Amino acid sequence: MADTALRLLNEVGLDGLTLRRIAKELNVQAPALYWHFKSKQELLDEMATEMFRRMVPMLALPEGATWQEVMAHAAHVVRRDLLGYRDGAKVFGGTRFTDDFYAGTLESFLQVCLDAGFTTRGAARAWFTLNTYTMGYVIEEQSVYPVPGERDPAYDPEVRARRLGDAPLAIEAGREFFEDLEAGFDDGLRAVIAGIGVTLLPAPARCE
Amino acid sequence: MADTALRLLNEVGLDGLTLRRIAKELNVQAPALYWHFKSKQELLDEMATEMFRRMVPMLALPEGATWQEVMAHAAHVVRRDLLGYRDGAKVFGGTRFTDDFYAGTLESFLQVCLDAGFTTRGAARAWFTLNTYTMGYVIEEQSVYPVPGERDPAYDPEVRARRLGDAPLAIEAGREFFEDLEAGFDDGLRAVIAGIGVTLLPAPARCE
DNA sequence: TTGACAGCTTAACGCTGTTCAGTTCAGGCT
DNA sequence: AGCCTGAACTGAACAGCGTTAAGCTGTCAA
Repeated sequence: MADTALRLLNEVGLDGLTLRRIAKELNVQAPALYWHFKSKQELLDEMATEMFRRMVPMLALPEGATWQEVMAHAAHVVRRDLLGYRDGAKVFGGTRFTDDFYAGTLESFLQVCLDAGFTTRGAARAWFTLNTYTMGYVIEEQSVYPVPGERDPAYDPEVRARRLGDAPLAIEAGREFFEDLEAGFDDGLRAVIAGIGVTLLPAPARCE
Repeated sequence: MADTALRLLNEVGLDGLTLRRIAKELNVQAPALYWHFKSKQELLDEMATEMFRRMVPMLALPEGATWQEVMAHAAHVVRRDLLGYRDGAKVFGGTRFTDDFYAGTLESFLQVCLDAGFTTRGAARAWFTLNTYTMGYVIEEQSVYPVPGERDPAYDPEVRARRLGDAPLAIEAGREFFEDLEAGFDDGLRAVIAGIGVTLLPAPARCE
């Protein structure tokens, strides 16, 4: 049922995802959905949970990887999977999970950090910072490309350049922003991970 | 008019912000709003623009500040101002500006970076990464505290701890996440800025 | 005085999430 | 066989949403 809603999301987008449309997909009348969920928000929560549930297997840590590789891998998986759903980041962002299956994944991520020399606090901050960056990036990304491959005309760099007029750096930066979002993500991610190493990893562990 | 809507936003939240409610506030009937905006989305865009417009004066660079200070200052201003509106980050995120007044601000931010030794590309990536992190963080933050000072009960660390059961690190991390969001932001921000210095600033400039 | 136009109202449309009372149907109990 | 229970669903309805269309009012210029 959350599965059906997720499939439908890719066809119609978040705006088009109405209860009646979902019900139709299930050959059912709209009020029937209220037998399974007490509100649309609860259905959206369940959808977000299902999204994450599908990510978990891919988050499995490559044995013997460094903490940097683990973090980079996790961020890449999250971004790729969020991009796999229309408005994925909006659905995901700020929604609470209805389930606790993720505890194990979080636990082993944190354990990797501890083994690498992080404090518990540092590990927690690292996870949060990493996810925060990834989600923020994908939200921006999906508002530029609401449906993969089709850029919202409002973000066309040339149009933007004409509007901005006398601000050469800002114009050039705009091209940089919207041209290669994949590379942009990697650059930012590299910075975030490096920064985590510098500021959240205690010095002794850094110098081994 | 966007002013009125912004004031109202703090009273009723994004869900409660209907055209009829806004119209009432202006002692006017709902369709009258369509004389000024061609859709509700356009009004929301204008609201986001107005939010940013109000930030700009505060973004003015302290003369003689290092690029790290400039970035930290900018991020703090953006976060504080977004938190100043209920659902501020949701309104702001992924909305396009209706105006180009921000070009100047962006231009001088980039210039500071160039003066510090960044490439144009590096400066652009730095700005994007910084803002992406800040927005992602505040979205998460406002979903924990939908109205400032009142935590959504679903995020209570003790409730969470009970649900999570046998995952001590994850439980401890949860406390870390939701307890002091101010400090959490600063920790992440420090990491992001440090990382920008390490990966986006060419080596020669780093060693001066 | 006339006309244009900005700014608004009133009425209505189709759609939304949601509620409620009633229906259908399978399975276990006596 | 008859009865009850509970799960799953239907049909009708409700208040409220964004939005459109047509028409009214006042102000200012020619």
